[in-house]
Amino acid sequence: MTPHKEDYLKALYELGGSEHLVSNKQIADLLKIAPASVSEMLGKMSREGLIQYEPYKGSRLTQSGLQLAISLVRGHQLWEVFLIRHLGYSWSESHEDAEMLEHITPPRLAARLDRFLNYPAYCPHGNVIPKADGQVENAALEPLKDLSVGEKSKIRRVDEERELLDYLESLGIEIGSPVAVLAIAPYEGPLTLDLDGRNVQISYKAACQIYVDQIHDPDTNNTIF
Amino acid sequence: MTPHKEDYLKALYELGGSEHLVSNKQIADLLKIAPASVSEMLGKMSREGLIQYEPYKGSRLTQSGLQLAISLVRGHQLWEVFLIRHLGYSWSESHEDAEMLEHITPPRLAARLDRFLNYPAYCPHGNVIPKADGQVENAALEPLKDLSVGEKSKIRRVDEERELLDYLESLGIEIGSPVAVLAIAPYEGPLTLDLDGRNVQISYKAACQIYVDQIHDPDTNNTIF
DNA sequence: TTTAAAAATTAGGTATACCTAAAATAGGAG
DNA sequence: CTCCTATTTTAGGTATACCTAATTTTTAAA
Repeated sequence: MTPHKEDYLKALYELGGSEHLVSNKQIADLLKIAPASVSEMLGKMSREGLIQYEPYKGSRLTQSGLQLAISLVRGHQLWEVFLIRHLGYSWSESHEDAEMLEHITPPRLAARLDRFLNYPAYCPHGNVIPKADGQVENAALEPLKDLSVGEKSKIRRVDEERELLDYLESLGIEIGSPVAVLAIAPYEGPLTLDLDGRNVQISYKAACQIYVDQIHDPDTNNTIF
Repeated sequence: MTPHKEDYLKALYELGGSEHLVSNKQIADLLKIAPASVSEMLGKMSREGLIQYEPYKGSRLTQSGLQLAISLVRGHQLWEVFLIRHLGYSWSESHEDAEMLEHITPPRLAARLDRFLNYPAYCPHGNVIPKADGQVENAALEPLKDLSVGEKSKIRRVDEERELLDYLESLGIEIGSPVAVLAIAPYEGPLTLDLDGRNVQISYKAACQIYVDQIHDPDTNNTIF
């Protein structure tokens, strides 16, 4: 395992490679690497049994590749909790440094860090932290942009991207905050929110990368739509 | 900076490259790399201004190389303190994992870790932890093997080598323990110690890698010898 | 169903960092 | 001061992981 291959595994995992085929282009875009290099690396990883690779179609994680990807994510999230809780990091800073630390976090270290942090269930950005055995249970969430005006919910997760994180932190948006949409401007215009009593405007783009509890129909208890 | 170059910098530092020329062979032996590869890498590092390289003679750290080496050592020691104090690592385990963590510890992270740990002066093995500005003040120590029978001292530092650390930990040897030599068997035989009241035998080899306070002549206050 | 655009692969090239084997240099013993 | 051994360097080769440019395959539109 090299840090490079680990990056490919994580990319594949984040692009849904545990469930369906992922195109080379998606990986190339995410990792900012030339498509030719991706083909080459995927061929190698396929020979190593980390992925299932169908040339010209795409690739998906094998069982062993998935295990590795999950343990990387686990390391990443645990470090984020540590950096924010104990070292005073910001959202974006913690993501940056965890991106490096995850590559040198063998299971022993992850296990001890997990215990030290008292087995956190979520990372500071709201992602579920996989357990040591690779178990992940994801809550059903929907993007804030899909909330209708007037609906109340709670902020549960935000995408881990440096610029977004800095933007959200500057707006004082936090995981767990109660939120309601007061207005949605047309043509991908900004959303006006009631954020725990405060009046806040956020861009449409940000509203696509913030996730909230799904609203349930109180009568049927089924998801609306 | 690559982890590889960082290893060379650290090796050079540990071999005294901040004070005098270090031979390629010493570096090759320490890093377990072929001498030819060392020549090649040192050439490159010299061109980058990290070291002063005199072909066939040896090399020493430049000011900038020394700074980098010291910040690596600083990261290493800080992580050791964290791993032992908060994650329940053993002496040898902490050294192992710190060896990897040091390579991804930019000054920002080191500074925050330092604060979290309350600015420790020593690593768990007794090494002085360099300050953020690169300042290091080393106490005058002597190897335990040079203590005469009957002399009393305190254990201050041990070399960071996996096998040694496991051996010493199994013997219950700790930094700060009062120690006196009860007997020294001839021909590099074992030493019998009074270790804080307990009777302990250690190998001569180990006694070369354990360092204690220098004993001073009470009249002149000068170092004996 | 042909065709054009998009995506993927292959071919050929770069840089890093290692290796072994052969040649060059240095330093101490006689 | 020469010679022998240590050490060091050079030469040539490997593997990783990236690149660009050219070719092939796929997909979707006319």
